Amino acid sequence: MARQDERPWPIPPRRQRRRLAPGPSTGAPGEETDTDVGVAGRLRLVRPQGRLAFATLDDPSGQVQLFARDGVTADFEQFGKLAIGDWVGARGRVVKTRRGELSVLVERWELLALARRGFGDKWRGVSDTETLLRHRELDLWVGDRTREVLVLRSQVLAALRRALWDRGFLEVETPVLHPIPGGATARPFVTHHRALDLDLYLRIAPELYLKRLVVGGLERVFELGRVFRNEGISPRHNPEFTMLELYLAYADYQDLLGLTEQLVAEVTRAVLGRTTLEVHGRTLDLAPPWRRATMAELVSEALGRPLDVHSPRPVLEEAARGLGLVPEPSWGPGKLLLELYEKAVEPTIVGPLAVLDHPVEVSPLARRHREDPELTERFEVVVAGRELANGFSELTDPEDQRARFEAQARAREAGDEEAMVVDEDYLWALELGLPPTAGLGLGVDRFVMLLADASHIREVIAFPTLRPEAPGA
RNA sequence: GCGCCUCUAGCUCAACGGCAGAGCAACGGACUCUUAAUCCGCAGGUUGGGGGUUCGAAUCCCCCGAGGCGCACCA
Repeated sequence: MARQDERPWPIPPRRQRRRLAPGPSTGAPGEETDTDVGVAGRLRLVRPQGRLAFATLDDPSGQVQLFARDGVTADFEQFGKLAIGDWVGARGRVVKTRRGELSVLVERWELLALARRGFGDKWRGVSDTETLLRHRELDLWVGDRTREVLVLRSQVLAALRRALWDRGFLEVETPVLHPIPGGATARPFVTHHRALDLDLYLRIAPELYLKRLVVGGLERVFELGRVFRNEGISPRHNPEFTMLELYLAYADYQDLLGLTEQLVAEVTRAVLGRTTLEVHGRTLDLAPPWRRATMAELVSEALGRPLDVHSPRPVLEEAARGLGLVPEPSWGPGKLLLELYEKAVEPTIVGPLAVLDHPVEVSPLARRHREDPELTERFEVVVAGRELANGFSELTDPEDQRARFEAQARAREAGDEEAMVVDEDYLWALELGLPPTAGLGLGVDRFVMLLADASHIREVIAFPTLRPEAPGA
């Protein structure tokens, strides 16, 4: 077996690449240096020309030209047969061509991997969206944007973890397979455990398990993980997506909103170096403090008359119809107010804006507001018309929680497939005592979309869910 | 889920009721400073799948499949 330093390409490749970089402005065209370097990467272009050959070697850190010459380059004949997409390792001296291009005059080289499949049109590449989505490895190499966004995503994840570790949060992992789907209102995926002969659900949220950890005495926890919702696919929805949830004992929603502001601004600054964003040509600033307004205030402002959860039902219904909504009999005042907000207010928000005090009817896991039992101590952070995060003072009273679950269960009976189910294990845990706690959920994919100014969620997911290709297609 | 649009060579696209074509890639050849190298040659297809109308269908109609856009649902 060859010793490492006898291989034609550098180990690791990246270190030697940097040694090549300093020269480009200093050397004169035609100059040959004594600097010996090794490079490795994938060929983007090959230009054989008789007893010379040029190839553009590409890797994430840049591009370098390989310059092969008959009599200098080993196996010159074979070098000219290299093709776009082949992986090549090469070693030689740094030179400048007569045209002034910094190059490696190849002495030894090796084919590291053969591209048996074409990489599309030399100039235009592959632009068929379907092919690119189904073969993201091709997309990654052909399109810079794809790679940049995935790098950004990784930086966001790292910055989130760092920010939370710095604040004493413990990262935990809770089950993905749930006997009862809970923690959110959404339709779940169902699967089956053979040995237990038991239906299990892919989690729609880690919330209930995380709060059970707080009951157990872990006062600051977070989980950064995949959740699954059996709903439609759209530019903003993938069936599996990444959510950050964190729980902070001895805190209420106001404290948590402050933390959320810090966290979002800190991560944005870590990744982009600034807190301002361009979204659809508009500039907004994620630096705290964010504007705060209650849902009732926002709805009243938008509709030009005072409305809240205590408004007479017919008044709310009429307002809903006025916006083209079709109120269902099962909707209470809280649901009506939420619908008004989502229709008339949310899409118009540039933000960042913290929407406060959601109706208790639509917040089955949030603590009742200290000033109005029909509301909860809850906030949603909205940026560019989309919800980025959702936080609230947690409901810690097991009696109230049982009543909320039962209300949800009734809605489920009435046909609402997204409504929750009574979770006895969770109630059992609450009966042990959950200290005052505030909890936050943040859609990581949405956050990355915002920072990358991406209009489709699939841009920020390496392998978005697609229907399998039809056999005949 | 619903509506509209798209699907032709490996890739990017023409042909729009009358012999399926081009550029790039591939393959063979020429070329010692190229930058989407250039030049010569050669090959490449159940026109997404199935059915129908027609003397004749890539083209018109129907069904199916996948994708895109919009709406709905949400994070």
